[in-house]
This record gives sequence, C-alpha cells and structure tokens, in this order.
Amino acid sequence: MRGIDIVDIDDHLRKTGIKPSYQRKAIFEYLMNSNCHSTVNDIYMALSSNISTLSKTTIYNTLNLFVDHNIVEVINIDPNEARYDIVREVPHGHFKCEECGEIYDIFLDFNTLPIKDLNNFTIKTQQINLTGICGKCNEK
Amino acid sequence: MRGIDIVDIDDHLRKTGIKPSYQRKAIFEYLMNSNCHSTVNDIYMALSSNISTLSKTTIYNTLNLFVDHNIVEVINIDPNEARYDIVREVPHGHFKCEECGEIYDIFLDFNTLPIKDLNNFTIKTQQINLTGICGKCNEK
DNA sequence: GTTCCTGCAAAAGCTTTGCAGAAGA
DNA sequence: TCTTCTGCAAAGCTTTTGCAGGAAC
Repeated sequence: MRGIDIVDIDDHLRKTGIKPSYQRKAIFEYLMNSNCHSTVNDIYMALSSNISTLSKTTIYNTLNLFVDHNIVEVINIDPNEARYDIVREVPHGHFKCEECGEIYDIFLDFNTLPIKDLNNFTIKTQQINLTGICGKCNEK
Repeated sequence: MRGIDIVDIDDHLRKTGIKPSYQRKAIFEYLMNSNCHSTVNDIYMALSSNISTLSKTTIYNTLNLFVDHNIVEVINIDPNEARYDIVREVPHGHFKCEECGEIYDIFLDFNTLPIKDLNNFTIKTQQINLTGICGKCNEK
C-alpha cells in the first residue's frame, strides 16, 4: 500500500533539481520504504548505523530541501516534532492514536471536501489530522 | 461571527471544573474576543500591560488546563508555534496565508467528511489545515 | 492551616545558523 | 578550481519543570 513507483531514486531527485548525494538518496529511500511517518530522530537512528558520520543537520537540511521541492511533506499532527512523508499520488489524511502513538493513513477524497467561502483563495497544501483511539487499542 | 454565547466566563469555567482565577478569566476572555487564533506570545503581549506580573508560565499552564478540559483547542497549522482557539459549537478548519500570515476560519461540515476505513476507531479531535494564498493577497 | 495558583529561573527538546573542511564537477 | 554539500558546535525558540512565595477558602 505504501510502496510507490519510484524505481530510480537517483533519477527522481535529479528530475526535481536535486543533486543525488549519498546522504540524500539514503534519506529519501528510508522515507519511501518506511511506513511510520518518520521524525528526524527516526531517520537518524535508522541510518546512522550505516552512515556513521551522518549528522542531524544534514537530515534537517535534506528534508527542508525535499519539502521545498515538493517531494516530501511535513505532517504537523504531533505538536512537538515534525513528521515527514513522501508526497504520494493519492493525497490522504492522518490519524494519531493517543494510546499507542501509531500514525495511520486515512484515505479520503480531498476533492469532495465540503469547503465553502474560499473565493479567490489559492490552496497549496491541505492537511487533515485526526486523533483518538485506534482499532487495536479499542479492542484491549 | 466569532462571538460566542458565553456571557459569564466565571460560570463557564466553574462548570467545567476550573477555578476562575483572575489570570484564567483574563486569558479566556482574550481568546474569546480576539479573532486571531492566538499564540502564547500574542496573549502575553496583549495582557501583560494590564496584568504586569503575568508570566508565560501561567499562560502555558492555563492553556494546557483549558485544553485538558476541552474548552480550548490547539491548532497545529504553524509548525513552530502552537495556536489556541476557543472550542466552538461549530467545528471548523483553518487556512493560513503564506503571504500575510493571516489565519482564516474555514467552515465545512465535518459530518460529511468522506472518511473511510476507520472501523472501530474512536475519533476525538479533527483538524483541517490548509495553506496557500488568501483572497486579499491574490488581488495584489 | 491547607490546598491550589502564580511566576521566576533553569532545563529540555526541536530546529536553525555559522563556519570550516570535504566532496564533487 | 570553484561550487556545493556535510557535519560539528553553538545559538535560538518554544515549551516544560522545579520550586518558593502568595492567594484563596
């Protein structure tokens, strides 16, 4: 479900005007293959074992670059910490479980959002963030 | 439009189990009458001239108390800074203009959100955050 | 008198900035 | 060689915590 059709990361980055350095490719690949709406710390923990010199500064630099180039989006569902997700074909919202902390994708049709009163506004980003208790935790 | 029907703040706080101290009433009143989805700093700037001893700690304490008691909600539209809004009868989303920074209320029917795949989930909070360029800035 | 509230100071945590050295073209 | 990228160290911000004095009842 989360897998997307970017086969050649090198090419994908280049197409958006980003030089595909070793670190940048690793960070993009991690985001693409992980399904946990990663924080900077998640990425750092996951990659620093393989790339021992990797610094958080580089992760921040890289993520900001990706966001600027619109291939990654920031999810503000967590007030204390930004989460990052690959920009996907199908826009979707997010649900965070208060109990277990897990973040779920919520697929909904953004085109049918009942938005009124927005004459002459240009919408660039849309985020739908829900919180509550997830199915698993409700069963307990 | 933003005005709500809370006439007696003292009573409103008491009903939700909050002791209506001078500071708490002032903060709640400010949120009720302002229309700018205030930050902690906004509140501090606005009130500290009248309440010279007011500290940001008290504002944080108070807002967290209000949020816990469900009479104020946090808006995470701004990654760097939390914004606070009175919980209103009519749920609504928010739009932040990248140009002027203004935050607008977006009225939409949360009940008709096209959400699927949420069997057995309990939804407690819903936030819809949009960004882009507002009508005023588009005219320039 | 006891409990709760306030606010100063300090700490904690996320993110950005400055800068020097390294890598890449 | 010249530009760009990386990463250490330090700084900047928002928010939380510890704690002592004060207010309320």
